[in-house]
Amino acid sequence: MARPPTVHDDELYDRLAEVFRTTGYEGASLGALAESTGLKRASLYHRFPDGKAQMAEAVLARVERLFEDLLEPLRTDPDPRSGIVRTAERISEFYGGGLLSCVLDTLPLSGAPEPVRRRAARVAEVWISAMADAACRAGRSPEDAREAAEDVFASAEGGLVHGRLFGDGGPFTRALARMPDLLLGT
Amino acid sequence: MARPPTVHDDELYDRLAEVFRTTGYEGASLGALAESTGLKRASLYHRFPDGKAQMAEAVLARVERLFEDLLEPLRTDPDPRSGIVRTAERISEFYGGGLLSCVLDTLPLSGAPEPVRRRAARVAEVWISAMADAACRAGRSPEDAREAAEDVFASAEGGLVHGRLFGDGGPFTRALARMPDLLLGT
DNA sequence: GTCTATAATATGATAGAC
DNA sequence: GTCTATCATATTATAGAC
Repeated sequence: MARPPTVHDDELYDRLAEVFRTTGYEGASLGALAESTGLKRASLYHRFPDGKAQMAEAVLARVERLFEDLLEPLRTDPDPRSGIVRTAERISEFYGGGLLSCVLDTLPLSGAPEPVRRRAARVAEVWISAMADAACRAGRSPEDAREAAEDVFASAEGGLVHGRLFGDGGPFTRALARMPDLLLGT
Repeated sequence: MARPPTVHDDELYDRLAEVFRTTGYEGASLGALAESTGLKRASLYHRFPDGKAQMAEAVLARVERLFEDLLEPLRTDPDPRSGIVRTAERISEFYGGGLLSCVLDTLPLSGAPEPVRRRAARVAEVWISAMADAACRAGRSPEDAREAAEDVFASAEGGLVHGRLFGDGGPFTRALARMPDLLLGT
């Protein structure tokens, strides 16, 4: 039977994510992925028989699990604003204050197989729907909550684009600072 | 002496841009660039002796010229709000209502040569500073104007990330709809 | 589970015919 | 200015030793 995920595996996924994050799907060569992980190319194929596509999907599955941790306050805090603020802090840390690229931006470029693109969309949907649910619970209409959540997602992702271009996480940080008011509609 | 830019050249740049836009720098192979333009790889090297990096820079130079047209109302309309609204309309059309990727997002991924990355940042700076200037002329402080302009840039670029993931330009469209109020501080 | 070796193909780039 | 032909290297992927 399959071995459960270990810390060792998660470290491997994080090394792979680093390459996919910064170079996109097609830009992430097997050589770069091997160098980043310290494994030889043939060893990567042992872990991921379907090659790069399977690696990308494993990375997205890992990111989805990480996001569940980031979103935990948003999902469970009895005080909506407090939950939003705490999740925003975790997201800011996760993205290095706005200076790291996001796989949800760079992985679904043309060249990525359709399953990879769908999986990336699913991870983004987890993030967005968690924000929309929180806004709903705080009293907003489902339509307003969904729009606000999408807008928060977009301003955060765009903040990361700005961070990559200019090495300045200001817009990303301000997007997260606006997250409570945007979701709560205040 | 050098031949001035022609419509023919601009069409070539647009075909190249299409590939860089959707696949990033490393993902844009010479084969894909040749197929998109209808030229053979050797013919591309005749036009761009320095290869892919020179093509990417030519594409960014073309985008910068296109942006000057998009930004013209913002720069010249005596009524600030009217100028912002008209530029927002042009930007929306330029990005296919939020369903097209942006070279400023996809081109500066890791793997792109430093001159390409710098040129992309310069084009983004043209856009942002034009918005900041307009906000300034409308009476906002330079600091507020700059922050607002960066935030508009980020929410628009993030809207395009959302569009690529979900095929939904809603966040992009809303970002441009907020552009007047965000820049004018109303 | 990781490695070396290998093979087929793709890629970036150049030379030279037309 | 575009093409065919070519080349060195990189890339994806597999086979098999340890």
